[in-house]
Amino acid sequence: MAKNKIPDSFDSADISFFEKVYQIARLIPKGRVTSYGAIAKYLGTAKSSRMVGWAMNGAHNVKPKVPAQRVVNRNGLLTGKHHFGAPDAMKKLLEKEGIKVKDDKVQNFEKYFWDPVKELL
DNA sequence: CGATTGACGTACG
DNA sequence: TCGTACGCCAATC
Repeated sequence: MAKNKIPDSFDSADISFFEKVYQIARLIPKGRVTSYGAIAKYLGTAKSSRMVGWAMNGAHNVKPKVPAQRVVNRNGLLTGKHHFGAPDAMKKLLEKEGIKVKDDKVQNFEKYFWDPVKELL
């Protein structure tokens, strides 16, 4: 059992791109959502939005667990819902936080949208 | 080790 | 406005 590489502070500039994604994802306020591109852009790799998704791939493997349900694609669509183990797990989590989800899509996405570049700026 | 895929987004036609 | 192509980087086959 190797020592966990979970930084206690966000000042750690040595953390990898994946870990940075985890930090931001955990910073998303309850009842709010963001997009992969927004996080990627905040990290300075807007074109590497795919990597954000890959990072989320291990969101369930890190501690504390990353609220990946609050991260959706640019269309507000729950593209990663299938990775939660249950087809409606992501939708349920979002609705539980007050976010309305219809047809695997976040309603009023612009209203719930939380931009790290704008909020964390 | 080479080719393909992937939780996206932007650019071009 | 809609459809297709490309880029990005890592993991998987």
